[in-house]
Amino acid sequence: MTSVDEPARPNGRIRDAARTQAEILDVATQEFARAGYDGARVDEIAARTRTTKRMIYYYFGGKEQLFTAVLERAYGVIREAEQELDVEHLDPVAAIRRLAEVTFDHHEQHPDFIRLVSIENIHGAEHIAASEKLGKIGSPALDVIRRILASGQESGLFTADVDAVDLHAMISSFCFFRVANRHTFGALFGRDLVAAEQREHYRTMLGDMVIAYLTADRAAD
Amino acid sequence: MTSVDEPARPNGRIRDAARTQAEILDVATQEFARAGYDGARVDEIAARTRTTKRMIYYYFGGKEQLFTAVLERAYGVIREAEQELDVEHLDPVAAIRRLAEVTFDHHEQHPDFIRLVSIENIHGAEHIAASEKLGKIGSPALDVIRRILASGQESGLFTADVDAVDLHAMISSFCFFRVANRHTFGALFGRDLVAAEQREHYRTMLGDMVIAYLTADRAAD
Amino acid sequence: MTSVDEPARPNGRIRDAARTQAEILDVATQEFARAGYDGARVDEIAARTRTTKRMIYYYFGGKEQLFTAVLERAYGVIREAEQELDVEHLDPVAAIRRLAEVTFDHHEQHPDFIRLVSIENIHGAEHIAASEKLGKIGSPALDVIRRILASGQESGLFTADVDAVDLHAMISSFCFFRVANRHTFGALFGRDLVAAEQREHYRTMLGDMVIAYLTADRAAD
Amino acid sequence: MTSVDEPARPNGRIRDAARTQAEILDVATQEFARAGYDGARVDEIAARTRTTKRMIYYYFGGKEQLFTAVLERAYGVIREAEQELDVEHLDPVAAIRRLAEVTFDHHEQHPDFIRLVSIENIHGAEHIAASEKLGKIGSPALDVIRRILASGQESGLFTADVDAVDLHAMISSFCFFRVANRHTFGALFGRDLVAAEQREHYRTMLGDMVIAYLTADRAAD
DNA sequence: CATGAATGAGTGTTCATTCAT
DNA sequence: CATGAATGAACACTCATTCAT
Repeated sequence: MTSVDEPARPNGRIRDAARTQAEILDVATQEFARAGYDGARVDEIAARTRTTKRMIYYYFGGKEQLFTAVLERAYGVIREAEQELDVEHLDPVAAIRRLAEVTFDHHEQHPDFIRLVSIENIHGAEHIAASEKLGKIGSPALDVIRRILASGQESGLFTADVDAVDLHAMISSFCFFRVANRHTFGALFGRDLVAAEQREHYRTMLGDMVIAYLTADRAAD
Repeated sequence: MTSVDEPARPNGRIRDAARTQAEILDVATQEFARAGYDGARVDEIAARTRTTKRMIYYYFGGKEQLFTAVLERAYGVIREAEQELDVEHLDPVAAIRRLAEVTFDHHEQHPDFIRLVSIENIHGAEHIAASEKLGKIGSPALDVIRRILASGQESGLFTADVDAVDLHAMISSFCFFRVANRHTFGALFGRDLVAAEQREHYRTMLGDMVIAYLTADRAAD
Repeated sequence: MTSVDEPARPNGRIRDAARTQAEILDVATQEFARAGYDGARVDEIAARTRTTKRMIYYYFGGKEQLFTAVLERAYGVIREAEQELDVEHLDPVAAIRRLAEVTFDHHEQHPDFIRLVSIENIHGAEHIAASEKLGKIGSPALDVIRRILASGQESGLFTADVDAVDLHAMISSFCFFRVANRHTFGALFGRDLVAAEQREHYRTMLGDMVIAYLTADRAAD
Repeated sequence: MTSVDEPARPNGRIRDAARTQAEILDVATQEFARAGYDGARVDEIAARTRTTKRMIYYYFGGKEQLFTAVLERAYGVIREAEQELDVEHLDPVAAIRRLAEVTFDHHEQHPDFIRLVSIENIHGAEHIAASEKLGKIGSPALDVIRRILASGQESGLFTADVDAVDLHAMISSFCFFRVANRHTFGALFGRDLVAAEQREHYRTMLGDMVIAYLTADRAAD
């Protein structure tokens, strides 16, 4: 069982167990993202793994719990990435644009995660609700936004009356839609929202939009 | 069987056929929106109809074609609503805000449609691609946007360099995300994006965002 | 309904009915021969006809009766062909060889008929048994064989103690097997029994076999 | 569950699996022979078995593969019987007559096999073609025939210019037809080719025919 | 800790046939 | 004489899951 390129050791099996679980999660992520919750096949996931279907039940309990575990890990990866955000040395405008761009890039780089979130929404977020790890977990990005917003509003640069959650929703909307709805949008309007040659265009557009919204001249209001 | 507001006639069954098909589409729309494509059950759709499962196959051919028919009708409803847009008597700023609000309202009022579109994206928009009715169908709203944009850009009011499709994507993103992702967003951040008491807040926020983007002072650029 | 290249007449519709029935029988013959009784599809037969499925039921009553009608017509065609046998001016040996060759050719030329007979045997000949037209119908060829045999036996040329029915079975066996079992025989032994370049070989072989059997020197018996 | 004539053991279930598969094949053989490929019902096969329909799919994959497995086993039985042929101590004439009789008896004793072969021919031998076990499998009988023929031709006893495959076809034709077409032949001519009291008559007739063909005086040719 | 064999309940689909006119 | 619309019953097949060791 222990692979040749690593020394045997007392807890080798435990490591194998963790590795097997990780492998199952990898494959399950792809399969759920590919076909949706009901479209995914436990048989197919097992077949693409070095273990057997029985192990999926042994480690995770069932299809539902497996999907929850997939979601938990996917959200964990996002959190880790967000924790590495380092924008607070910038002025508020630059910081918010940078944050938007990082969010934009992250969505583009993780289409499977986007699909999983869409799928979870189709099912009313019941797996998140049932998960101890995911309930009202918030997001590291939110704290960053909060601090940038406070700074910008204090200085009078930001005129908009938004809180961090709303701004996060605004930024996420654009990033999420571009990836999640690219197929229907492309089929209906003939425009590929994730075409590489348009990436900079949309990245800039997002930043412009957020900055314009935050800094708009509201004297007339 | 013949309803009271129409005269009885020899081929009354034809009317029944249309009505039965409409009933199947109604139920199928709900079932697909509720459970996704693979989660939906043809048996369940039939059970909630006055006809039998056999008739679904007789009228539509199969589950896949039924889903396509559901999508076609749902998009048709959107088109009809968009064709009634009457904003061109307004000045460009008011017109674009009005358009955004109508889009906003429409998304809120048709959560099933939003879910169907999410589901179709999970499946790579393959049903739209296969549909003769839906391929590159465009959208009446697009023409409206095009005209407003032209007018606003001509008068110098709109400074942004966007075309109609991109602006449509920007508006749709926010409206779509708010409804489609409300479950995960609510579960994660504890905020209900579609709570009635927040509707005006988000409706205004969308309008502000779009207007700010279009009219931002770009002298510094 | 009446085709343009024939004059309208009082009983034109009756003729059309007969023509429609003949067309249905043509298509049904192909379809039953192609796929077997249970494999044949009433829908498919109707689709390849200028009329509708309903007409099949109108004219024939059902799938079972349609198959019976197909069999009846197919056997009728064979009978007609056999009635044109003209071998009695030949000497017994030449006559029997000629008869064998005609039977051989007929089987080769009517593979669909062979298939129908195989299919009917799979079903225990129940349709023939139920048919008024086909029960113990015999065969014109049988009378011919009977006369040739009598003549050959009388003259001492034919030494074998067979009756016409047995000889008919012997000849038919070879002709029928060659066509009916060509697929399994070919797949198993790599030899195509109906290959054109082997036709003469097998035709001669059949004649030789029958003649040898009938004229064998039985002194030692 | 464990039968009395074998010791109980840990993996007794494996033996059960083999037994269950054999039972399914037994019942499937009967059902396919009774009703043809399309006429056979997987439900019916399952109902007459101690297991469930699900197991048929578990063990065989589907109806088509089950039919192929039935064919493979049936041909296997034939091969085994043919391998026990022991005729080479006889002189060529006696040997060939013995071989014909064994073939005759075998066909009579296995009417289900005959039906399966007829059914497979209706379907163009596609299952044999798809089977790794059955493609160009040949037949042990063929080797026996080959050796008898060589011996008989060398000694001048056999005058006919046939090879083993053709002679096999000739013998099989008669044996196969007698069983396969007994229903239509009986219904049409009123003679039961497989009636017990006629068996010797036909058995002798077959031998006489083959011997006469092989040893006919061809001086006049 | 690990697993190959087995399975109940249901899944989408198709069939020959008949109804109403 | 003719027919488009409708249908009950059954069809082959698949699913997530658990048993026995």
